[in-house]
This record gives sequence, C-alpha cells and structure tokens, in this order.
Amino acid sequence: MTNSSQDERTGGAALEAARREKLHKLEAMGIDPWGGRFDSHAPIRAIRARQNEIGVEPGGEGATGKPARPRGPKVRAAGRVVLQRKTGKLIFLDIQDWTGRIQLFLGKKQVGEEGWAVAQCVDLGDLVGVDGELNRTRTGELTIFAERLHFLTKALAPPPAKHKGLQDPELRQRLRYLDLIHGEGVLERFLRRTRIVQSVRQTLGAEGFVEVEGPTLHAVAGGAAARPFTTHHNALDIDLYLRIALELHLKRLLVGGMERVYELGRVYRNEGISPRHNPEFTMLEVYQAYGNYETMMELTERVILEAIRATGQDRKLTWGGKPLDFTPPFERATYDELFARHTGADPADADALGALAMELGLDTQGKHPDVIKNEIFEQKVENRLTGPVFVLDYPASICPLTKRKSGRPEIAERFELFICGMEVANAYTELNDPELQENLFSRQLAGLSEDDSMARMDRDFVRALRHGMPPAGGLGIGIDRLVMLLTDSQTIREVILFPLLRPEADA
RNA sequence: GAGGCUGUAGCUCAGUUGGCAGAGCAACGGACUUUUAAUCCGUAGGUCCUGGGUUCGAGUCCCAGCAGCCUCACCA
Repeated sequence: MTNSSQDERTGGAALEAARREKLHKLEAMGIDPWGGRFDSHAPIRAIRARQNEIGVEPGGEGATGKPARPRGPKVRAAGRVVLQRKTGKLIFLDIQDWTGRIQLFLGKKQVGEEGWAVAQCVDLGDLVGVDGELNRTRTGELTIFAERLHFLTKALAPPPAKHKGLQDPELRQRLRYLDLIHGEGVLERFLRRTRIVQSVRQTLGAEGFVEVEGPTLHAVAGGAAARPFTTHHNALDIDLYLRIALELHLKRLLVGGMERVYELGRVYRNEGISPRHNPEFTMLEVYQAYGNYETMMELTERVILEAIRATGQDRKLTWGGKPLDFTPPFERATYDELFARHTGADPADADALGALAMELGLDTQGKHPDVIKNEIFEQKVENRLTGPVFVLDYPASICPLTKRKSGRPEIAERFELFICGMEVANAYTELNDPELQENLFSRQLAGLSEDDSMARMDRDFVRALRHGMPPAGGLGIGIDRLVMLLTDSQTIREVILFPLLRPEADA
C-alpha cells in the first residue's frame, strides 16, 4: 500500500508483493485464497449456448409503460481472469475456462459490500467462480451479471502480456502452462492431439485389434536403426536400454497368438533434436496376422482418414499454407520409380548413382550400393514428396526385418508413407523365417556401425520365430508427425507438451 | 557435431556513428455505475544472458562461454 515499502523492491518482486498483499486482505476477510471444491458450475461454452433463453417474459410490459428488462437464466461459472476493466463502482472481468471466455459484470451495489471488497483483491490470472444472471450489456455483450463472487485461487506470479502472451519459443516450451492459457490456439491444438490419439485407438479397436503394453526397458534395443539411451538396473546389476521401437515384442505376441495387436506409446532415441525430431516421441505399431504390407496400406488410410474426421476437418486441408489432399486412395509409387522421377537417374545404373553420390558429396567408402542409393533417396527424393504418397518396395539390404518379394530377393515388401516431405508411416510384410532373420541379424551391413544398424542380434526374438510367427503385416505411424499435419504445426515441439530442453542453469 | 540469427523492465519490443536506459501492457496512488486491448492524471520498476577485452566512455565494437531458434548432419 505504502510506496516506501515498494521502493526497496524491484521488478517482478514488486508485482508479486502487490499480489501477496491482496492475498492477505482476503485472509483477513476470512476467505481462503486457495479456494476449494466448487460444484455444479457449467462450462462457459454451455453457458454461452443458453443465450437464447434471454427474453422478456409474457406480460412483462409493466404498468409504468416502460418495456420490462429482459431476464436471463441463472448460471454458475468458474475460470481464470484474463482481462479486467475497472470503471469506478463497476468491474468487468473476462474469465476463461477450457471451453471459452465470457465477461462478468460486477457492480458495487449488486455484489454487496463483501463481494465488492473481494473484487478489489482480484488480479489478472486469479481463478474465480461466479453466480449470476446471464444477460446482455447495453452494447450487447453476453455477460454474467454477478450476484456472488467466489474467490478460488490467487496467482502470485503475474501473467504474460495479456494479448500477445508468451512469444519467446523457449519460454513457451518451458512454461507450457502459460502457453496453454494465453497462447492463441495452443490449448485447442493439444486437445486435438488427444482426439487424434483417441480416434486411432477407436479405429483399431473397431477392427478387432487389442492394445498391449510392452516393456520400455530392453536388454537389446532392436526394431529400428537408432542409438538408444542406456540405463542401469541396480538390483540385477545390468545395463539396459530404453526402447527405440515396439516391434520385436509385438511380434513375439503375434507368435503367442495375439492375431491383431498394437501398442501406442513412447519410444526413445538418443539422437539429434530438430523441428521433426524429439528424443522421446509417440509411436504406434500395429501387427496383423495373415496380412501383408498391402493390408497395412489400407489400414493406414483408414486410421488417418478417421483421425481427420475426428478432428472435424475436411480431407482437403492446408499445412504451412500449402494444400494437402487426403482423398483416398493415396498415391502409390515404387521406390525406384520415384528415384528415377526425382533424380533423373536410373536406380539400377551404378555409374549414375556414383555420379549422384559425388555431386552430393556423399562418403561412399566401403558402403553397400543400396546404402548409398538410399542416402541419395533421402536427400534428393524424400523432401519433394508432398504426398500423401506410399513409397513401395525398398532395397532389401536396408530392411533386415522385412520379407522379400517372392521371386525378387533384392526387393523388400515395405512401404513408407510420405506427407510434406516427412516420413509418417513405415510398414512391412514381416519376415517370419527364423533362419533368414538370424542370418540378417548377424550380418553387419557394409559401412554401417552397429549403432547405425537395425540389425542387432536378438536371440530371444529369433527363438520366438522358431516357434512359428504367422505371416503378417506390420505398421508403424509417427503419431507426433500425424498430429503436426492435422494441426497445421510446423515443428514437432508444437505438438509435444514438454519437449526436451536443456535444464535451466540455476533451476 | 558445423554454420547463421537471437538474448534489454514481470510480458511484448525500440535503442541512431560508441556519449545520461526507453515505450506499450502489467503493477502502485487518484478520478469514473455498461466497459470491450476501457479512458484520463500521477508514481515506481533494469545483473542490457554471463565473463573477459578495446576505449576517456560499451546495451552498441572484439573474444570466450551459456541458452533458444533456423539450416545441415544423425534419425522417424
């Protein structure tokens, strides 16, 4: 209250001190500044939907001849104060819950002496509840005319700029809670992510797939070409890896008779961070006995189209300002076809590949030709695939877990789905020949270190195959990337609530 | 891991050739019973990311470091 006490304080501390003072005033009035149970309030969206109940009652035209004031329904709301306009003996508050915003009208006369005193203690960012009449102001703004104000929680820290919110991308990620409150469309984006995930589960469930939870601690980090995080179990005194894929355990379940099985969960890869990569991300893997990669292609389309429907979007949407058309069937083209189309070179012509590799400055020393070819593909072709396009039939030598095309052992029955230059899905006709599998595991691909190879020997997995895994199709979908596409997000950090950041130095 | 950009009040941002550290919002005091980013008068608020260096003088120039973003590499 006194200026002298603030002279010693600076910046943010002064802002907090002002809020603390109001907190103490509330306590002095016998009001708990941290609130408590507050029942039977309606979502603001539902309250706004009742605006058609506002009206003049029949026979309301009074004896005075003046038109009767329209009456509105009594409502109860709760939310965060995001805007405040004080005009003498009136206060307008805009409160926000996770369904919307609405204006509150607080009049000194209308809320009474105590209510008015409470209102003086409200800051931006506080949580309040209100009982009042839903009606309109003179200017027509839908408003709850407060009869009673309930103080629910004090915010000691001030909110960011009331309209712009947080702009610094680092702060938006570290202080995601503030980004959710104040960021334009941020809460909606993450709720949409939840709807997409729910839709995926629903689609698979409706087709008879069962969801399971495999181990995240693996003795052998297999199923993908990625470097794992390592950890240690003290009691067993063994090093373990965080899983980099779901694949090998789901296939064991296929052996065990789970004919349609999936897991939707987090995997961890100890690799770089980029607008498309986070060290932990959400992966869906689906396995269907007696299917193949074509079965999986059709399933992929259904899963994605249902997710689009679940988010209330049209099949024709835009991403980053560019049109994107999900009308099925998605384009299907072979790896070699696309290679030729986008490089102008014959993928079977070793000299042409060599020239391309030279042009791109690739290190070809001791590498298998297919590895070089794939590096060219990744650099020259993938980013041009706006898609959605299914890329079919990969070189077998880069696919150690995949069944070969019958009569063409150099081709693997694999597809990847590319959309906007991103790999969104990856699927195989699964290899179920235990001896070939063991052979591929033990054979290091020329030019690839063990870290870079998908082929880490997993003897227990080979043993499982020896008991007979049904022929099957397997599918992986990068959920974060799918969410990026369906929320028009340009970076993966926009769709992960708490992406990995370096810890703050002093925190 | 390499290169580029960014870091100034609680938040959003200016800051000229190197010459007293600025604005809007938020806060505090005052006026106002229908506001809409309310308005009006006044007050306070700074580790200019950190550490060195050049200079009479550094937010500004140089070096190193930290963090974030972008591009590339790795990867999905």
